[in-house]
Amino acid sequence: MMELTRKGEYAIRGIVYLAGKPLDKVCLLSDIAAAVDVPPTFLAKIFQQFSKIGLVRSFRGTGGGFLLGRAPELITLLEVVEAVEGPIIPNRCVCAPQDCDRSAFCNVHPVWKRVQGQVRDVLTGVTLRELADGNNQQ
Amino acid sequence: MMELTRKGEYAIRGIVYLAGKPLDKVCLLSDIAAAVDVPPTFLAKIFQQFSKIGLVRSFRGTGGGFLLGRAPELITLLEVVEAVEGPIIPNRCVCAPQDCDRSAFCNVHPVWKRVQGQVRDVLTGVTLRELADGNNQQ
DNA sequence: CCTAAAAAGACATTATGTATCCTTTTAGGG
DNA sequence: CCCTAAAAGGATACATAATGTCTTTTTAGG
Repeated sequence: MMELTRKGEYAIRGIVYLAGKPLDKVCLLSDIAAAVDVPPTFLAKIFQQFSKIGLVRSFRGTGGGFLLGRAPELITLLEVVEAVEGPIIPNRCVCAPQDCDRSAFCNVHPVWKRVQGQVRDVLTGVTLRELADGNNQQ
Repeated sequence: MMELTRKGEYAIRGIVYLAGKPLDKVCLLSDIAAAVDVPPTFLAKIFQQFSKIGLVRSFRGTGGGFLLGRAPELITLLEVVEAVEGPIIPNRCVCAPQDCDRSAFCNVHPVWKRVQGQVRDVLTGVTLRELADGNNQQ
């Protein structure tokens, strides 16, 4: 359980690749996809999501492509993951206790809260800078 | 992401209910299902899985039913969750690095390892005793 | 205009989750 | 030795989500 989907995996690969490039280097989606071995059409959807929330910036037309929306040390892995996978929610009751008519007598709830906190803490503690370093083929 | 399935949720409800009963009290599946508001046929499948690994013991025929395989303070939430959801695997590469031809230059791998460890730690730290207490209608 | 490239939307396929039903096995009781 | 109770096991059905692909539209440069 708790498994990252392909989409999440691909998203990380793609944006980490970008983070390994100079901040002002505009990259073609097709190049990124080839470099990180992800279906280009799928990666396109992922980068559209990134673009909407500003994780990357996009330019259309000739000479267009993508670059990172912020410096890689300012983007956490949590942001990347949640951008495509949605929030970290070990159990429904964590985000919508009101929907769970059992929460009044449910001792499990606080456990899932703790799990959520731990996972978020780990992912918040990692930036794209760290992930790109030592991984940088330029 | 990382969401528990219904199956996992139902599994916890069911076995926590058992944990709230006297250790030698044989409970009918139909009673458990009704008490924790889970489809009986579905809960049956779940308890079959529990039974196979000894988390619960089952008795067939008249007077049959289920009881806990061990004292509730000796069963962790991790065991229960993994019994029905499989192992905690934030990413494939965590369990099968050899399958991931990227692991040689993948800095994300150790992060998922850390996530896995944190989640397992939290779930290992909770026993059915604690979950059943204050939850015990006898 | 013409071409390059991303954005947007529709669609297809497969896998997983969420069950239900039916038959078989096991056990107790008369 | 049946008869009934109850779990075990297997097959099936349905819904939802994951994993892509394809086509059209928008935007921008030359």
